[in-house]
Amino acid sequence: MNKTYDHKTLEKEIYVMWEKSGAFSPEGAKTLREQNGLRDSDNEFSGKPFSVLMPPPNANAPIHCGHATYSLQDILIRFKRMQGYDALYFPGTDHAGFETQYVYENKLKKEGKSRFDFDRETFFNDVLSFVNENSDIAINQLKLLGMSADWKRNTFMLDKKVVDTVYDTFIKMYKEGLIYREGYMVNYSTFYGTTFSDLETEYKDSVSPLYYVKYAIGVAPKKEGLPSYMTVATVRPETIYADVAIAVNPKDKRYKGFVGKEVINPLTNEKIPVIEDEYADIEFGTGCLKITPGHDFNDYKIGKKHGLKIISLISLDGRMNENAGETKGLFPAQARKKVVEILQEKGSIEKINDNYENRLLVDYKEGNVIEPMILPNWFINMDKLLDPVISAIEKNKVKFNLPEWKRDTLRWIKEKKPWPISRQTVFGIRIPAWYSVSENPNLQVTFLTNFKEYKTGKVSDLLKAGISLSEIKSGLQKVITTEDAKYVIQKDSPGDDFLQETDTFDTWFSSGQWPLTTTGFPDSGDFKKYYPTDFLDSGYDIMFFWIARMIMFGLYLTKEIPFKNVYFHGMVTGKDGRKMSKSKNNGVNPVEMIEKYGTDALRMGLIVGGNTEAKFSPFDEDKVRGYRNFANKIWNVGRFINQKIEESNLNIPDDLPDADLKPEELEFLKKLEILINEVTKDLDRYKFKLAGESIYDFIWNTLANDYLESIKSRDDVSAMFTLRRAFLTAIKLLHPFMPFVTEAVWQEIKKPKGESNFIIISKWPS
RNA sequence: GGGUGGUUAGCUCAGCUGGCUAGAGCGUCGCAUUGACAUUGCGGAGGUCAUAGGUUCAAGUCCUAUACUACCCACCA
Repeated sequence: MNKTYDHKTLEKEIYVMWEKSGAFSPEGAKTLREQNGLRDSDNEFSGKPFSVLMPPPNANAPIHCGHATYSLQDILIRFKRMQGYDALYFPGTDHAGFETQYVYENKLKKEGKSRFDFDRETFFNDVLSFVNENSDIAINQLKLLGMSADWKRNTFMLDKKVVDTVYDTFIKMYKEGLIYREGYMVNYSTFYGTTFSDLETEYKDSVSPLYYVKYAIGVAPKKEGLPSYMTVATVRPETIYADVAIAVNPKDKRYKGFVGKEVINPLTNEKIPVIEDEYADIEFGTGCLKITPGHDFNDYKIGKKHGLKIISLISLDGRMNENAGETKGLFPAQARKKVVEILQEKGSIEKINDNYENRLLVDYKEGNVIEPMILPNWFINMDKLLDPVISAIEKNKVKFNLPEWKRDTLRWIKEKKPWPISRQTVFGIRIPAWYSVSENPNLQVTFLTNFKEYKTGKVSDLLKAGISLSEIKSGLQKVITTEDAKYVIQKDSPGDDFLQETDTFDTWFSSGQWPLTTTGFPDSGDFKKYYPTDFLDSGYDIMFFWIARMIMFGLYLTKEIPFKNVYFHGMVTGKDGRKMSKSKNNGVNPVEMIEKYGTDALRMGLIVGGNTEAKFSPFDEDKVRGYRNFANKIWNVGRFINQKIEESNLNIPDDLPDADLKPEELEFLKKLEILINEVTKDLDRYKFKLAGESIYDFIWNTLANDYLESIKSRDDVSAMFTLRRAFLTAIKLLHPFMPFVTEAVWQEIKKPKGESNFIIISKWPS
């Protein structure tokens, strides 16, 4: 044995050894136990299933510190495997539709290309092969982390079994009337050409000019002395083209005489009504609010309430459309300038406040502006689907590790918002809806002609112009439908006359069914044995996106909650307690930490050094270094035992009766027994940190500093017997936390009969 | 505006069902040893547990309020 523990070589060798041994699958572990003479009949947990789902990381990206918390899942799996359970850790990776497409498009950009140069099928396949080329990145790094997942059971989010299940679920929901299609105001990013969910948008502080625009009164009010116009404050004058009303608060005495009258839209010269609505804030601006239902969420609500017309100004490519008068074809920012010029010429601008602080709606990803727009979208009516979820959570059928998680989850679910599930990305699972071209002559298609020309237009016009449907189909990029389009829902094309919906599913629609697809719903052996799973660990930031929806799908399709326990780990932050980010320069790359200190040290640093159960868990490299030293300590205790036995030529018996042991040895073993109970109990209630701390303290202080030091000069059998027994037991307890060094030492020490050759499948002490 | 967490040693944090003479790692100071391990050992300094009330035989732990701080949700035309 080397003087110091060499994590760099040994960790790699050991992982390969485990994989070869088959220990990661329950079947392989069973065989291995038998080969090692461990009888399952001795074990109360033998044959019982215990399963954990791995939250799928993106297939094509390196892991970050958040993924390193997967160690928790591995700790539990290793613990249960040693206890004798058929422990199964289901791994998988996500296609991460939007993220992946984004990365790939950036790559194209460097080559001077964009996704608009390709028909969607070609583009999809290009992205897919890009993913395939890189798909091992995440998996290999998870292996570096020591994950004892059964990789032969790996699932990829675009595997046929996943897509089939996703389609089956969608069709079932459709048949049961849970799916509907509706024009809906969505967060549309003209930059990405896709919609974002409410959860994927945020507000960004900004300073924008606030324009005070005068709207002339159409019919003069009866009272004398009233002004001949109303003034409205707005940061988006370009949307005046789509104004359909002016709202004032019913309590606002200033405008009593105006309600019910009409004003002139200063850009379109059309007459629009003055209405009353509580939403208009008397205090803000002039108290007059322009209502633009086509491009503002609140205005949309007010418009619906008052039965107002909805006018769209912006087309999907982000340019102003034919309703936008003189600004047609411009981007909104350009249109704003032009509109301001026009209004100034007309004398319609009363004043401009250049230092107005407002907040812009932007996407969470790059912070680009989001346009609220009306688009036909696919929805799930969540009303009835969420009732069983609420009741299951309220009745504690699924347990959360902390009560506040339960409260937060419930609060969100109870809003029961409809779920818009269509996304305008290419890389994803395409919605199985089909539009008949002959029945929907107004379908707008975008495609590449046989001569690779980018073309867009009404399908009926195109056909009349002599373009064949097959040409459209083979070059198809996008189908935009009207709200009343007729469609058929089924897996395969109903016939030559049909075009498939080009929208894809929200990734959470497929990952929400992850517990079903990984285990092989509805009839595989794994599904029958391992579903519902036992433990689900996740970051709390995706509890709405993911956890709530998995419970929903589980209850809907199987009447069972897909997991018995939900464990939310806190966010791993920099040592300064702030979210890791490049700009703050407080990020940590787990792979670098592994190189430097070893996987064992990293795992301990995160799980025991930090606290995964708190909302935030600061990552401290000093702690990782401390645990690297601990690994070395363990290695050297093993070395000591080996050397001592060899030097003194001792023949250590497999067992010794208590009567042959000295009182201090019995006392020491008594402490060990207490430790076993404590650790087992703590792991069973997911107190990973407490368990890890106890083992650390026992090995370093009680075992090494106290007991080992006290027997250093002795070379009798009972002292060494006791030390070896305690040490082997202690490293078994530690194995789930620090799998590599414990296995490495285990391999080096001569063990008593009845112990297996691998610590990974050794029997958990009791 | 609504909500949630945090506030304990210089730093990062434990302290789970009240029993604490308040702990750990790192840092710091002193000493020792090349003897399994310098990725070491021994020893020391360092805290009125944010503040103010309350419950209790007993409060870091439970309750109330306040302050500071972080985050989440909603949202300002």
